[in-house]
Amino acid sequence: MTAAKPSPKAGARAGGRGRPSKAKGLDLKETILDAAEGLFARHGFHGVTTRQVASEAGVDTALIHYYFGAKRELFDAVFLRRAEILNQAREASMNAYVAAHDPATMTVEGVIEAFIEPLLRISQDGGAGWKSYFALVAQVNNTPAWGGETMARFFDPVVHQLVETLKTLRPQAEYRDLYWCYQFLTGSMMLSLSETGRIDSLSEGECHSSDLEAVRQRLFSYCAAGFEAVIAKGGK
Amino acid sequence: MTAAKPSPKAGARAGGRGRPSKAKGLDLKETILDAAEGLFARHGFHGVTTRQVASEAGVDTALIHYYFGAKRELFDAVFLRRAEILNQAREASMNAYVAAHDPATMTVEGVIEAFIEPLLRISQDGGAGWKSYFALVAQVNNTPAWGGETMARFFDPVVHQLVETLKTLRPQAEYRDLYWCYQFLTGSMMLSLSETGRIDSLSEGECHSSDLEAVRQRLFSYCAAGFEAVIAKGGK
DNA sequence: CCCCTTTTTCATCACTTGGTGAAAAATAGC
DNA sequence: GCTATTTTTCACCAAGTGATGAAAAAGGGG
Repeated sequence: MTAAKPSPKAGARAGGRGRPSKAKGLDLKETILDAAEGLFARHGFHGVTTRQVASEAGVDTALIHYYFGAKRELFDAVFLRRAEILNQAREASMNAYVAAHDPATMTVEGVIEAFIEPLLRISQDGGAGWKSYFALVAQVNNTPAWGGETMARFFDPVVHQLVETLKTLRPQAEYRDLYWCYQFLTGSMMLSLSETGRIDSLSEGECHSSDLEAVRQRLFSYCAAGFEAVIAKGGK
Repeated sequence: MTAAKPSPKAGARAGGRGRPSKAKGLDLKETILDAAEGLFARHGFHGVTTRQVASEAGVDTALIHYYFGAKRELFDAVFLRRAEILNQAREASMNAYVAAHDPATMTVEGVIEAFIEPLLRISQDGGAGWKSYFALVAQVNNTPAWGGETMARFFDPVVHQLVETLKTLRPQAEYRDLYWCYQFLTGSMMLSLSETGRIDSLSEGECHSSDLEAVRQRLFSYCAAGFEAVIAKGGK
């Protein structure tokens, strides 16, 4: 059991006497996270070695442990880095939708769009790092061993916000139905965001998994119609 | 490069002079596949060692290589074993639906049910092995590195059958829309079949991911309504 | 320039990995 | 029992694994 973490003190960054200055180290820290993110997204946690990460980042293996400790802690750091940004964007989007509409003009599709749209936008405008990140989340989402726990830890609050908003919009809906529909939604959404290329070969070039605009044009109405159908059918 | 595979001749099973008899070896082969299936499903390809598989199956490590060759070949054998059964069941189900209805009484929901229902039934009645298998497929489905290629190799034909059937049922629908809707459907379906337990904690006990009856009661109408909405919206 | 701290590199450890070749055991026809 | 074949075990390898401790380099403050 390692008593004291060998990583550097949180406050101090670089240079002498504990004063932050050039923050050169931080650049490397981000470089390592970027490299790890891309590799973990492609090959999963166990499919990547710390040496691969170090090589990709152009640093020594030991530096990874210096900054992040064990390999699993590196993975958590990768996962955490963008999770907070993501949650804030989604929360803001849903709050904005609720604020911009009075209850009468709110629609299920509008709420769902407010829930999903931030992810599509970030994936389209955020660069390769975000693409990798979404692929990583999709993989974790389907990992029985520790996926459920990890997803819950990072993403439960915003999901509850979605469910509660839908519940106020459709008071007669059962929570059971809303949770199941959310599961269907998240399965579709994460598979689309992970851009596996499967639809490209399946459709023989008719569709491209990188075409998130096509996803946007279909996923919102698809999910909304699904929700309404399940709610309408009710308990039975 | 290993010129000749060290695995046993396909025809010969056990005992002397190349005559099959007790087929004791086959039992072990299945035992190894079962062990590998469960472990791969939980931890992924790279998260499992051949020694773990051997230990779980109660055999020597070398025996795995004797029967299956390299680790990756073992994985493919695991994947292939049930894929064929699955495809036959789904094909039969869809053919039966088409045969039992004239075009006027066929519905999108009926076709989708014929496509999904066999998986739900097999998962419910097939035992732990099938549960593991579905979790494994879900994981592969979200694996960018070789997931798309693997899924295409094993499952493309039956998907094309679904798309073509829907196309005859809704001739005005664009193939683009059908393929995207299929992607949404498969994301929902695979996540539900993998039973990650996430919905259990998310819903605070209201739903259980093992409750495939609940999935059955909602997924068909959810997807059918989604399809109809996307088709109705058409190209724009 | 000296001192103190942080960052980076180097060499290495203890252990695990997938995989193999040869010996041993089992199996069955004669 | 003998022989030919298949199945199973055993000992082992070369390469790679995550991780570490100590030395070296870099970076200010005085």
